[in-house]
Amino acid sequence: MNAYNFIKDSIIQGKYQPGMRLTEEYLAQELKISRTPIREAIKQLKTEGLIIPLKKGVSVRDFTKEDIRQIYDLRTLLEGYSAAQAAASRTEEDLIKLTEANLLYEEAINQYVEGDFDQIVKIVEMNQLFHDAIINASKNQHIHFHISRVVVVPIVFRSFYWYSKEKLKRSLDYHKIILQAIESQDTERARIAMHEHIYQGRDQVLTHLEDLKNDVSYKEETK
Amino acid sequence: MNAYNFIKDSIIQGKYQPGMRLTEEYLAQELKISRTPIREAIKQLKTEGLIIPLKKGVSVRDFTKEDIRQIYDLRTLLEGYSAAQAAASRTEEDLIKLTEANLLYEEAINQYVEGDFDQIVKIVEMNQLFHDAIINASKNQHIHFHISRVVVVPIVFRSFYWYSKEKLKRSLDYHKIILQAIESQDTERARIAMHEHIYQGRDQVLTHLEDLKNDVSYKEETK
DNA sequence: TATATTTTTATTGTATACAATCAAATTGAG
DNA sequence: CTCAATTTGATTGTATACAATAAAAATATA
Repeated sequence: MNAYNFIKDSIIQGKYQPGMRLTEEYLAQELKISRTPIREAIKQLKTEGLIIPLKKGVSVRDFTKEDIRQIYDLRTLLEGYSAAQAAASRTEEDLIKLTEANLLYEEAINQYVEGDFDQIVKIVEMNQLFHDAIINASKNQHIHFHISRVVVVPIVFRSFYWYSKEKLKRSLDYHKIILQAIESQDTERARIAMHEHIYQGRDQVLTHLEDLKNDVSYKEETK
Repeated sequence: MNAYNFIKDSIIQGKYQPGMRLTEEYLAQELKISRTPIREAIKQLKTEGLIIPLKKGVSVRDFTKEDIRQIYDLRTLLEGYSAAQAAASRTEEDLIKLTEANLLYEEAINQYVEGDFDQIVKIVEMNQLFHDAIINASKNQHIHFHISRVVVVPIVFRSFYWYSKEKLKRSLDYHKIILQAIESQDTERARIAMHEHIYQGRDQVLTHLEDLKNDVSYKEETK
């Protein structure tokens, strides 16, 4: 794994906590490589908005409640559009891929027992696979670029910890509704179902944001 | 001016033509600096999608007609949303800034005589100032990040060459309609006017894309 | 003691050397 | 002559040394 992916994953999974200062030297030692590749990774993460520049060094971005709201508003807009376009332009092959992705998502949810970190990683991955398949079916390559930058937010990943199995199943139900709408080429149904699906995700994050910020592992490493 | 801005401007203004291969060595000599800062700039431009990686080196991205369509669809979506939000949340201060920006745009257009490169740069700048003021009034910081990546496309810049004074004035008229809608907090009027404004820009680009690709200066440098 | 000034230290910015890798040219075998 | 193997050359990837700069600490001055 390269420096960029290592640092990014560490941020997303919460190993490097929001507000934590990162220096090139520190990361170089951590990965046992020189500063050069570290600097590149930092530059990229800065461009993506996952870390923010300090006077010297950078710090892991801390997303506020307002940030979450704004990001989810955007995500709703983009993914809603994406779902509508997918409904309009989907091929038979797209449908097969969407169905497959959703089956994998279902499987991952069924195998989940509360607190299993690796399985959460899997669920997040499979969820993303489904959303990516929709973007793909929408036939707009550029939208993928933007959604991926809206979605990759540490708090979103960590929010999956707080999902009950029931809530995960409801999320799966929405995937099925969206898939159905795309299959029957009902663009507005697809858009609205996606809107609702994303907003339910947002509510989940907002509800547990306080819990997240009071999380022990969170506080200990940032002070 | 740093390496990043130099290369970016060169691409946007057409000095480095679509498809042109860029090597670190070449750019280092061009800017009379070492490869290190060049590498950073390239990484960033790659992340932004303005250049695409080759097996060795990179090349300036060539946007197809389909790219333009997709990008403008996205831009319409984002800026339409932005205008609607601005209409909902604008303050008196926002209105003052919007009015000022539009006056500067009007001024720049009035002073324009066909083919004046520096004045085109000015017009593009002032146009952007107005659009930025809307995003600002929308109170969603994150949307700026995305729109700036949708808008910064070399062809958009170069398309201004083909604007007649008449078309520029029509563009200004739309700014005024949008401003009026934002002032009277008419969210849907603001959104629709922005949609129309952006799509007229798209049509302008698409109409002259062929001319652009047949441009002498374009062909000579890319072969 | 409080504040301005200097010195020290930590950290990033840049240049450069060398290693790794990929593409093109060259050579050799059938 | 054609195609595969090898060599050569161009280019990027990485490490590292040193310069520039900003923050922190120490010192001096009121």
